[in-house]
Amino acid sequence: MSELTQNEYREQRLTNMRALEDMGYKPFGHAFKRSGRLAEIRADFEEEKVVTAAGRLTTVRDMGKSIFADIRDGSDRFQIYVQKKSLDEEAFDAFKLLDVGDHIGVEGALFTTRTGESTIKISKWDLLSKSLLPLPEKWHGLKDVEARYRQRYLDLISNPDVRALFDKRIAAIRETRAFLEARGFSEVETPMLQGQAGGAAARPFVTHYTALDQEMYMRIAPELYLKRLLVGGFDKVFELNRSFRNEGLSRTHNPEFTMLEIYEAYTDLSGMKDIIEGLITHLATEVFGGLVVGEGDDAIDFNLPWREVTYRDLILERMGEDWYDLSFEDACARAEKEGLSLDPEWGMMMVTHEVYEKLIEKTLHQPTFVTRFPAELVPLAGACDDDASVVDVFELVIGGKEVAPAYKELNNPLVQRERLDNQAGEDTEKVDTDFLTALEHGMPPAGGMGIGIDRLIMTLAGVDAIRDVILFPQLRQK
RNA sequence: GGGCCGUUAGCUCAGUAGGUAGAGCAAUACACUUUUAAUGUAUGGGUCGACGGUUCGAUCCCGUCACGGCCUACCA
Repeated sequence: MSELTQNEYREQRLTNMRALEDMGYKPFGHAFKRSGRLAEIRADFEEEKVVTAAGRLTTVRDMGKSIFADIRDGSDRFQIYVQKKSLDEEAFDAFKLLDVGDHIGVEGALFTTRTGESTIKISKWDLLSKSLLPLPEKWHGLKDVEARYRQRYLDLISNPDVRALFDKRIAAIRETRAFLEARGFSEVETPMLQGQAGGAAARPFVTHYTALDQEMYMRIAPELYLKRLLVGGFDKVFELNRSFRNEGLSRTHNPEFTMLEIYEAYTDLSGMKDIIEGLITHLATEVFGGLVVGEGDDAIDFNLPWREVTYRDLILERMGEDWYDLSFEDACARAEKEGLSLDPEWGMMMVTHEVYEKLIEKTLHQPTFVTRFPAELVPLAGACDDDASVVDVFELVIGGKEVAPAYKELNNPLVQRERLDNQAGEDTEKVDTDFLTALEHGMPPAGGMGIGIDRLIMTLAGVDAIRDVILFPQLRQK
């Protein structure tokens, strides 16, 4: 894909480029002072006003002595009119040597055509940059999925919907930062390159740091560093940035993905709930056009309140009121009857969790807070006050996908040490002992939450492939 | 990692029950001074993903590989 295609198109464009060079144009020229971006020129339209504008030539309608063409910049498309008698003869002839895709700067008077379109009637133009390769077809755009991801620049040029979706992603991230900053949270940056990859249970990417001659890991979550900051006195912090997990690629998984983690001291789950409800309804309203996303049975309704249900109740609802009274064998039999294939290593808790993940989670289409998970599943969360076997957490599930898990954070260093030791097993080097030391200095009680930003944007935008919300998704190297 | 499917002109797509391929857009040339996917006439453009095999002959059948898509697995 990176090889320069030698073909008639490129040859022709090189020929045109050299002809323009011979006439004194610089094919990879120079800056050009424009009156404003095209959207601004449109907004400030006045008949007869002389403006300068720059953009990429996208279509040309040549009628001999009269040419209409469109230029496009990052803000808008604008029609230009090139009339033989309105500019130097040489400049008119040179214009005919341009190819679709070239960047040009123009100067001319604004007017309205008889069909009512705002247009610049040009008196001068200059070549700003030559395009040597043709753009994808103007009518059907670029459809080839692989090309769209590998050559996203072409996708962005030829598919306006794609550009619009990324503009929404950009706006959503900007609004997220503004929302949190308005509530007194500080955005921080913690290490992506870590000595131990903690805070989640994924396989990390491993790299080698030459100067220290040490193995390092790309972070799988920022959690343990953000908690250190809680210890250090930052009592309202968030981080909105990339994490990396060395797992498979799928419709909903990219190895590097954007995660928002939020921690607030002296609060609990209700504080996290307020934030996520406020944030998501804000984004839906301000960026994605309303509190109901999608149509028909697929529509997601973000109007509050959202359903709240315990993990246990969901299990009972799906598997029968007697589920937790069954013998292990009977439970397995019932799960297998529902089509699950069970790992013989599993105990009751894992079988139950398989039921949740395979049979229940995907059915939770409307926003749902699932609460009170088994403690063993969530080693970094604190227990519920009334029942130590479950942790005080919620997982916000939307469209069948886990979008935001929130915890009452575990701040008991003794319990935390035990849980991490148990999880690491033999491999004691995997335990982040400095994190445990930090906890021993006293971490305030806190609520914390992680939000998969890519998935949240997918949900709000109604798209089902994570690759459609990541500008350059991971693909195998060719 | 496993299963199924795909890869044809710059782009979007047809097609060949095995005899080396077509359309639209794009390109080139000519005409045309208010077009909007401009129009009209003419012309050029292909290692049919790569490599092997079968065959007189392979883009088509078979195998291997590459890349992609969907499903699946790993991802508290």
